[in-house]
Amino acid sequence: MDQVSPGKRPLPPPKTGRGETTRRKILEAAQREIGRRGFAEASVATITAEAGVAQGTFYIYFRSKEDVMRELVLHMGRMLRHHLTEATAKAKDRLDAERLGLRAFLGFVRKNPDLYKVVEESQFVDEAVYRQYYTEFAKGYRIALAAAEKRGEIAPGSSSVATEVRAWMLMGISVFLGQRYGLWDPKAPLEPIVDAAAAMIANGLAPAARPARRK
Amino acid sequence: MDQVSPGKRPLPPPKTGRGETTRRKILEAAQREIGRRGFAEASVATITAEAGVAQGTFYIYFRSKEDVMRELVLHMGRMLRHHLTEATAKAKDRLDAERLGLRAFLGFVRKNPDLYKVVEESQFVDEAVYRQYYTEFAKGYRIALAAAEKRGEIAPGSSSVATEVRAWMLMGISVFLGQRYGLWDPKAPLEPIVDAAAAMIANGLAPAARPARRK
DNA sequence: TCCGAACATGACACTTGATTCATGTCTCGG
DNA sequence: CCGAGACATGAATCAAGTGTCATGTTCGGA
Repeated sequence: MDQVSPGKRPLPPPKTGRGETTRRKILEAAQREIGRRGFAEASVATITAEAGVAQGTFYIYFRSKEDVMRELVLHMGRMLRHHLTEATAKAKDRLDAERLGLRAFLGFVRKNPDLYKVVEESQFVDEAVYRQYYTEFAKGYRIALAAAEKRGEIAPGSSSVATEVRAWMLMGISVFLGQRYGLWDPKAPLEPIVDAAAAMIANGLAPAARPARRK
Repeated sequence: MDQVSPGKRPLPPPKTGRGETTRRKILEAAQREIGRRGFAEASVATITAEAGVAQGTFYIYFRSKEDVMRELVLHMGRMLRHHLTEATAKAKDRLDAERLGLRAFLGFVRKNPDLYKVVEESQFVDEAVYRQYYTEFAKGYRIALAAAEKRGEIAPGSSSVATEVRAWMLMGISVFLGQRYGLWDPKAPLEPIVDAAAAMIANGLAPAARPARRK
């Protein structure tokens, strides 16, 4: 059940060490070029120049510019998932995980702005891969939230759609804060931002005539 | 203090009724074409064909494809602002306004998917106009939230950055739900979605050992 | 009704960049 | 250390689309 059409399947991987090195150089150059100049501006010529190889070499490893984008989106997915898993590993509960995850996400965006922008732009280059990226994240999120509901760590959702909605809301929050404070204002101290966000995630906007959450 | 550089300032507006009609036809065609096919695919040729005018006519009213994008982003800003103002006019308080605004936003996206997509893609065509779009929205949002804090309708932010963070979070929520349920799943009933979202905005994720909010 | 300005046309000159390919060079298992 | 496959080159090919312009047509005020 391979969902990927043959034209979009990646080219076979290199068979020698040299090949792998070259492929990686191109991928890294593409990440920088596309991330900084945008997909339209980043030509195969500038990418290969940046990578220090000839233009034709590009087509040994990739069918097209879009091909590298797909690859980079998958790469970001793996990286980010790993990063978040590590960051939230020792969270005490789901609310704690939300805070740690958000902080880690903002840190990730600041450290990899190019890659992050590539993923956002992928929406307009190959929507399928972009959707898949977020749909998969949403799925994991939904599962984690549902488990936390069951454990009583967060308020139970009124329905299964409610849990899905929450997952997308939380992703939207991360993405927007990532854009605003990760990309556009990369020097602002993260703590107050994460504090404010975590507080709202935990308690919403309603006024506070309520007991503090128990540990 | 005009921030717009001369190359980006729009061409002078048409002076006759005929001109205005033609300009509008091109703008509408561009909205559809760019929204559906994306900026790269939508050529001036396809836009003018769709509008039913000659290619050269395009350049009477716009300097370039990017020029129309800028215009469309501003247009969306005005439309949406108007739509939201109307929708939230008789909100009882800020939380009510959030719910009404979100519902209105999702409705707007479903009714204008092309325009909405154009705005999102503008990020990669003219980042300045995209930033301005969201920064302006954030400003209005911040002001509304601060006022509501003062009125005691929502929990006071711990700092001025907290209010700003909340504004961006709420925008992120709208944008992501707009994408997921406005664009990708345009038939799903909105009520349960808006309910779930409004509940989380009002009360966050924390478990419910708390008094119900008073009217 | 008439005239200058405004608007419309569409062919085309020009730029740009993606992709191919014929010709080498390297790598590595045997 | 040899040869076949793997990899690398970059000039040439090819496709597309932008923006221009010389030539009409329409508008609207006087």
